Amino acid sequence: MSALEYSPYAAACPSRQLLDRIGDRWSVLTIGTLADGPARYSAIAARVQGVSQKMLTQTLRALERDGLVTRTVFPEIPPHVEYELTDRGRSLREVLKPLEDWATSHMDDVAISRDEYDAR
Amino acid sequence: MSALEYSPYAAACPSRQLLDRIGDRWSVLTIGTLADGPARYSAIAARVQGVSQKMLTQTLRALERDGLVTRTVFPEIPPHVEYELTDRGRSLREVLKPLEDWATSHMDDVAISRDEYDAR
DNA sequence: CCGTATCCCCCCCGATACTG
DNA sequence: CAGTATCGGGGGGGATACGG
Repeated sequence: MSALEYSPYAAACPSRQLLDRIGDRWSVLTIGTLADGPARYSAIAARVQGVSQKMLTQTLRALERDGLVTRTVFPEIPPHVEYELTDRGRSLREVLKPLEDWATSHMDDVAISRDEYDAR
Repeated sequence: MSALEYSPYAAACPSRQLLDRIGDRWSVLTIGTLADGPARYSAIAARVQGVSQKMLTQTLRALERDGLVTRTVFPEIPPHVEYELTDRGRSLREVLKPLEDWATSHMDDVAISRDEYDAR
């Protein structure tokens, strides 16, 4: 399968795995947090409300594995770890941001639609 | 909470629920399929490979509930049902398409990064 | 401070069978 | 053709405890 033929509509296509990663709620919010610049683990955790330690670590590892985020450890005590978007991560953020904006700007209308639907 | 204050980073914010909906793999692929125009249930199922009957129906109902998709039943035998994006659905598709394109165009690089990471 | 390890519950989702 | 209903397995993810 050549690069031009990647199609997330195909079940076995690796690009679908990528869509899954992107679709993960914590990934989107984590990348969004890092959009403002490098951040420490605890700072990310504070921003992304509701994420558990386990899930945040898991998400960061996955993003690092995909080359979207770098992890820098400062050999200090207490430990100091910083995460930062790579160029690739920033390019992804550029397409994710409009999505985030869409969600916040259409939330009211969607809520109304839901109420109407449920009233039927 | 006013519209301007919606933030998906807040755990209880409804916009996060919307992000979850958007993040769902089947939602993205279903909306993508309908981007070409109205389609019948069976046509969508054929395009979105690997989706089960249950999940497709569930996804379409959710999209309809959110006012992103319309469902039109033609009273014929055998039954004929068409799904179509609403204006809102099309506006969402506009921000989803770049995401889909990003996934296919960066898949090769991501795959390489994963191999390198796993080799460590 | 930044994790890893373990347990365990919930619920998502696929498989299957049935219907208008 | 386009669903609905039901059952059951698997894994995502929370809670907790512990380590460097």
